[in-house]
Amino acid sequence: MTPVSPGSVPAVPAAPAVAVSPAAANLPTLRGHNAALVLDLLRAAGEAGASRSELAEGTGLTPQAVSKITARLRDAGLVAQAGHRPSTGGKPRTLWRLVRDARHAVGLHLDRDEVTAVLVDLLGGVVAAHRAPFDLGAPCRAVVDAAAGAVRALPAGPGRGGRPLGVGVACPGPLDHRTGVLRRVTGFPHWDGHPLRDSLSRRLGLPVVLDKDTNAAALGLALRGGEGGGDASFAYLHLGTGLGAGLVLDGVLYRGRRTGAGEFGHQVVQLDGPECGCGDRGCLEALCLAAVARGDAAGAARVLGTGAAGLAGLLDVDRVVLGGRTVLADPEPYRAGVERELAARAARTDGRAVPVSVAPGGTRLVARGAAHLVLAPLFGRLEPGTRPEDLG
Amino acid sequence: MTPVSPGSVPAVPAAPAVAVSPAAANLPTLRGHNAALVLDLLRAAGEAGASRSELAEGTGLTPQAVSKITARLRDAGLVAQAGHRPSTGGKPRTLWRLVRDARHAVGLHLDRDEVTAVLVDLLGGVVAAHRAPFDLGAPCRAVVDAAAGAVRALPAGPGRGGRPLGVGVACPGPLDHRTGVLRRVTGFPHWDGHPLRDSLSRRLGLPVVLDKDTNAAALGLALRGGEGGGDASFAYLHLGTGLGAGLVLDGVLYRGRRTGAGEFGHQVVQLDGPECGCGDRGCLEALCLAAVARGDAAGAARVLGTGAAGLAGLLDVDRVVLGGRTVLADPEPYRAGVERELAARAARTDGRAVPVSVAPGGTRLVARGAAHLVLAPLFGRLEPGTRPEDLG
DNA sequence: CCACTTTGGCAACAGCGTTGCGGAAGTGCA
DNA sequence: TGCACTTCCGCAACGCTGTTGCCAAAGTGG
Repeated sequence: MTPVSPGSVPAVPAAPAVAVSPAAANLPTLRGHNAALVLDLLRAAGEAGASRSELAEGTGLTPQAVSKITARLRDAGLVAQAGHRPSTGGKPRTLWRLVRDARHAVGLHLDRDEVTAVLVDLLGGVVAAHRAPFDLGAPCRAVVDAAAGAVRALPAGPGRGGRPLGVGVACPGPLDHRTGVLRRVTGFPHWDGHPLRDSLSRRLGLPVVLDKDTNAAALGLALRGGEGGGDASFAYLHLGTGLGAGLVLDGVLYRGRRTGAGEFGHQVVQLDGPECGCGDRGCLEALCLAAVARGDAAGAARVLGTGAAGLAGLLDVDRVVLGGRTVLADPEPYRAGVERELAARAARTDGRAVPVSVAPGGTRLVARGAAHLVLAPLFGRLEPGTRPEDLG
Repeated sequence: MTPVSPGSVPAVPAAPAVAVSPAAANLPTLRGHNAALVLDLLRAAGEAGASRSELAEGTGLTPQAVSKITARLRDAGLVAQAGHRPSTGGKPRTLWRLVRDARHAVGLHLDRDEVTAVLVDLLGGVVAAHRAPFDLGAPCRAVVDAAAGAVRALPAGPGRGGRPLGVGVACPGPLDHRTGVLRRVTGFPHWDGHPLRDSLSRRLGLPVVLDKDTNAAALGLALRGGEGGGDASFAYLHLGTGLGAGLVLDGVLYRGRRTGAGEFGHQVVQLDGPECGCGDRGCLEALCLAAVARGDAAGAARVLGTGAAGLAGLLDVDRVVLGGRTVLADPEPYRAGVERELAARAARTDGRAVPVSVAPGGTRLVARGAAHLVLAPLFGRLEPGTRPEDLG
């Protein structure tokens, strides 16, 4: 809605005022929706580009409508022609592609002990990165300073991109994405109630979007070309200090009303089992971390796989993606163990086994995903934020 | 898309041809979307009605746009004026309400041992009902006959409603909603691969939509005025012959790609626990049904509550609704037991406890929900099917 | 009776995707 | 080399959307 006005008031994306459940649509909405569809197809096509008729086929728009839309996007500098396809007996198709550096976004991953900042272009490619030690347990003021410093350490975006569209911030939950306020971050109770999004937005003079690290990672995976990118629904399971999940359902990041969705680690898999830090007994996380602690990756994977199988049944996901420090340190036993449990479940229900993969992107996965919190709305893949209709 | 052409070819709702991910929008789409918004508000307002400015406020449309839309809907016979609100110092507001019997839909619940058919009006009210013994284990041909007979036993809709918009069919899973084909229904393997939707549609000469009983129930609850109706996300837990769930997430019925979502009973809550019919060990369903069998409702409720707490955390739902024959036979111990577990979880995470309620609607809940499979698209609450733009 | 408030329809309008059509730019055969 | 054919794609006219400006209608309150 509110256009990002460079160099003026820090334009925080308008939180949806009243929950006008599904919003009314008018002509600008329509235009923005279709433009986002076209942009999203071009994003998926990447450097290869796509032709007018392919875009028409993929969106359902008429070729003429695609022509008008691409012309507008060209005038806005977001797309450009990129050669032609070989002729098939007639005039060859003109290819269009996204202009990588037309816009940029910053992704910021605040982890417990380090901060990662990346500058990404429209295609999600990392243009610059910065990593530094960090202490999420320090006083809020110092942490906000350090976070802002990490963003400022990135070079100013080159070319027309200049000023980034905004900053996506990912950090451990619980937190409220809609208000941008942290809750009682596990281990660091002093964050409870701190409006991190607004603090950072004021400090940087840029729009800021806040979300959980697992959600950012899942969003990044949903927008990738490769594995996980083509799946309408998948679960990203993150095993590190704790055990959490990011859910993409029917192509949309699912957060739940209070950004609480994805609390995967505190499902009970062993009634009256060993006590967990949360106060319950027999939680997935407790069993899994205990196995990790005694070096039993296979055992941890079995427990993780049991939880994954339950989740796969409950949500009928197309894929399970594993990530987090513990998994990335030695992925194969986890992948194989979870795969075995999912295959066993498939055999019982005689359905196809849900495929498992290890998250690509390494230690930058979350930071890149955080940048997508800002970029995704351009492509109609996330509700609030900058839409194509704001860019003309 | 395809208008329902009364009295011609059985118009089965067009299955989305190619997965044109999010569909392109044009002016008719826009018009239909906004009309659905207005209809949905009027549906929620019920007999009380709503005024032009209230509709404008609720949808985000301008009052003038609402005027145009209500005029079109009036010409189509879907809405009518219903008095005025008291003046607040100016011209009093004109109230509009849905015309109850402008259209009707049939809901059909095929349970293992009985069939329930209901004829409902636009507001979801039951106009006529029919119930009969039934055997889902009989040969397919006989079952289709019996199902068609139950529909024909309903009186032809009065007034302009005349011919129903379509028939929503709910039955035990697994099945594929998109293709309308049953899979290996537990206990009745001979259904595997039977295109029940198309069989019934040909037999009745009406559009048919097929879904799982739990999904139909959840949809019906989502469209109710009362409890569960106002919640964006909730889980309906159904305890009867088995244990399943229907999920409404962010206001939308979530099915998963292969209509497999909601398999709630086969989550493991007791590693290496007692064997379950599915072949796994320690499933929620096995433990729960065992407790029920030995008359231990409190124990069953505790197990159910453990599963509900896990689900509430994973999906951050706003409410849990309990239903199914076992629960309805004696609701209180189940409600109280599940509530206790959810309260315990809330205390651990210091959040608010997720409220629990028992499904209203009694033995017709599923059949009414099935009718909503046909009605919901009119109100923009379910994707395919008859949209307002087909009615003018 | 009159000033004021509030509702809501009429008419003009900008802008969306659609349709009809024709020129541009290739291929392939004579 | 020339010509018929195929395919792509932009111009122009069009129908229809929600929006805006305006004014009549229908109440209240002094």
